Amino acid sequence: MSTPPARVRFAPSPTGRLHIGGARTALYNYLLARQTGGQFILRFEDTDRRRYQPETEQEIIDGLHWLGLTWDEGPDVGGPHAPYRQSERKQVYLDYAQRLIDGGHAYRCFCTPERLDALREQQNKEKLPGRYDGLCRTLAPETVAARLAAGEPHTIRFHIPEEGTTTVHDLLRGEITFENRNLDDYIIVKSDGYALYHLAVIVDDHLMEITHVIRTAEWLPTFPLHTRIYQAFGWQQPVWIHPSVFLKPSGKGKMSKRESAEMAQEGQSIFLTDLQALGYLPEAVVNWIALMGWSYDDRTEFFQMADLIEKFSLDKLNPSPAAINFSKFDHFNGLHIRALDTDDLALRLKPYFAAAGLDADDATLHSLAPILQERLKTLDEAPEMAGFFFRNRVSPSLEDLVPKGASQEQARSVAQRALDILEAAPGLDHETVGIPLRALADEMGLKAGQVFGVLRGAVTGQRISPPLFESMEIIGKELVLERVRAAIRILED
RNA sequence: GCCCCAUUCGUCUAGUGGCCCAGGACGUAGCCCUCUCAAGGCUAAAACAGGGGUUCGAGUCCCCUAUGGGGCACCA
Repeated sequence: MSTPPARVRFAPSPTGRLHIGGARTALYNYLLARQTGGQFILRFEDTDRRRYQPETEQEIIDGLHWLGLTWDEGPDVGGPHAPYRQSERKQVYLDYAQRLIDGGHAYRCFCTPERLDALREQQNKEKLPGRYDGLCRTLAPETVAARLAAGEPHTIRFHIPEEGTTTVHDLLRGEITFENRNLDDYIIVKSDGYALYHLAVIVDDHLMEITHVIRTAEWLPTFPLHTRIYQAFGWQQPVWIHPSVFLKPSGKGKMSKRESAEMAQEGQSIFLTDLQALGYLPEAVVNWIALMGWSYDDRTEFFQMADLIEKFSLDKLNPSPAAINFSKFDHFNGLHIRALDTDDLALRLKPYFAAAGLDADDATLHSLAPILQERLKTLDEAPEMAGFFFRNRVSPSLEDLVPKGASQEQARSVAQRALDILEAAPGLDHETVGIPLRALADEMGLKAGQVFGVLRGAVTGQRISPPLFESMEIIGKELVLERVRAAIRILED
């Protein structure tokens, strides 16, 4: 496809942590930029100084980097349209607001918050739609000048005609027409002099030559305002694309703060930094969120970033809301763990062992990676599954050592005779010790699984473990024998 | 309450008027493989919200209803 280069942006407001919803929006924008050879821009929409949380800026940057996204222009890397932080562009918006006033598209409003609250309350009581009543719209120019000179606080409102309709166009949804009487004279500059999103986003997108805006459907209600502002300036609109929002797993509504907290209790989260700690691969996150709202065909589901850049297409975006499905996420994580080079897996596993207080050496980690690879659902499971490789001793309980259907005395006898076999054998592989151990099982009237079970408990201290012989080889003969002897002592009690 | 959007298996989705008694994936159940646990293979149950049109023919187009979602701030 020979699409012209797209200039797109991800424009989060640093008022909260980066979650999968924002990440997906960023991803789609990024994919479009990379696919078309265009530019991806990061811009912070931080005009709300009350809700501003400076630390979330870094979290957003780190989270996007973790996913593998890079940008060509942004607050941290600069660019030809700097600054990329809206709080530093205050005067730009003011200048453009003045242009709207001069053109008759906007006006100064001296109504106090108290008056507006009262108005809203009144309208509420009368079951009328809550809208500005237009009091300041018709103020005489001299009056405005006088109140301005007196330093009276005021906002700037964008004027929407009372009559007629406003039609907007979204790539996924086609034309949407709104009755102007259902629209409001929105405030575009606050009394503190900062622009609101509605003005800032349009001025910036225009100045930064944005060609496509991919943002979630929560912006649909103010879409006509945005289109009207473009028209008032006489600017060409970008291509608008509004994918739907993510719904919580039950499908009932958006994720709330409280529910996010509850989710964390169950080892799940929608926040990127949490997902990293929980042992999810960024590759899996990307694959998972890409497919909530976009699809390629009727069977391909496994995607690496490079595939997505190649295959992504706007017309396969889905306009309906998607419920978050964590079990599918786990599935993708497993697939991507298995797709890793074992060296890479070993490298990525190391911090999780460290976090569990285990000093995992590289050599062991490397031999371990292949047998862990097909068992891990998340990386953070590794210490629990394979911690016994990095401990000097293990402490199996009696239940771990005595397999189902066997007595403690049988288990002790198995352990003793297995010890003899292990001591005599030249190696620890399936050939050299597996065959004699199976023979032992036959001789004692036990199943091979029961014999292996005794050894598994002795060597790993667990009832469930990676394959026994591979594990023993990694642990080494000396330590294996030591652990079997320790098990015999436990079984003798 | 008002405005807007959406509606295919429990969930994510394929489907752009005949190829669909609706395909894939996750999850679930069963079987196979197997030293436990996984991974893998096979099989099964499981959906076009309802009603009207348009058409020779509708999951696909239109209308209504219902349901779900989003929005109604000097937040973004």
